[in-house]
Amino acid sequence: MNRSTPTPPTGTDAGLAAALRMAVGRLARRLRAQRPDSSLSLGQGSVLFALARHGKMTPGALADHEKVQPPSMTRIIAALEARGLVRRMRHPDDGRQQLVEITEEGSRLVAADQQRREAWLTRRLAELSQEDKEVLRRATEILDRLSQS
Amino acid sequence: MNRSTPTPPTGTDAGLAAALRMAVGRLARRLRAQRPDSSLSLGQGSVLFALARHGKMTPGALADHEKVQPPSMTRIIAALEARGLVRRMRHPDDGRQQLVEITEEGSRLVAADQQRREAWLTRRLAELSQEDKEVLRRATEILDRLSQS
DNA sequence: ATGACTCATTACTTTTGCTAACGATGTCTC
DNA sequence: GAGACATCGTTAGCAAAAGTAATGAGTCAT
Repeated sequence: MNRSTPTPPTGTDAGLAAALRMAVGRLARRLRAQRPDSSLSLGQGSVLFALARHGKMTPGALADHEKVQPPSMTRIIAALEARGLVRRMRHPDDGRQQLVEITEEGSRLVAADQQRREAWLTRRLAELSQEDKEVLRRATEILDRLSQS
Repeated sequence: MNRSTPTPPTGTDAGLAAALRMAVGRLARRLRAQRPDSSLSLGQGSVLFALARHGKMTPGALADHEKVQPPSMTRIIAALEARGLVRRMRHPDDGRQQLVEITEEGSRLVAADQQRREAWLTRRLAELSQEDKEVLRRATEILDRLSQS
């Protein structure tokens, strides 16, 4: 029953919450450590990826999407813009807002960096059974839902 | 308010890796924000919980277990010790090492704090279907395995 | 007994997020 | 239309958490 891995009692919602929280924290740290120097931070990558997927978005929408406060998003966008990966435009209808758009170079980086950035995790995933990966695929959706709620 | 759910293409290992990485990052941020002031940090809680489960451990083993560098673990242990939740002992066989042990008060806090600490996540989990929770239960184990490998 | 290695710690830096306050723009009411 | 109010993004200042490099104490093989 008890492996070397920490396996809290997941029988109750609270127990599952404890175990999940720790697992998520550890994996987040691990992923951060795995990040190559030349690459983007977790937050930057997440935003760039969102832009690649969803097209233009306002900073506010991005902040909402990423569950960070607007000032944090300002910083992330500024970093991306400084590297030429993202471009700002005035919102056509509302002068207060802006639209952030991924640049050509940003798109290339997303594509090229994808493999490098997720290399470690991808390798790990490749070692899993098809069944385990299916569990993670479904869990990812659930986790996203949790974060949004 | 919430736009389209961020659902990267999870068909490939790399796509799943990207989606999982972002989901984990977001949830980690969300959990961090949800933490009450009077309580332990994520790292502290995780360490205390590990000690409650595994008994005495050396700082190095804890750092390894938590995927943190030794100095970070030193800080976490110091914080826990300052609050009387943890006690240090000399290693019987090796003077370089120490053994960290949870105190009575630490154990009490683990038990009492558990519910408060995971309150938000527990609430969210309670809203999920039994099937979703089962997915997360299995995913938690897989995530732990990933972090360790 | 000494030189290399290991473990934990200290000192310093980096990363990353937060809150509060501000300026610019839009909206609403009279 | 003009002034009050709200909204959006930014700036400024701060705090938490983790990383790297260097230090000190202890162990072990030769």
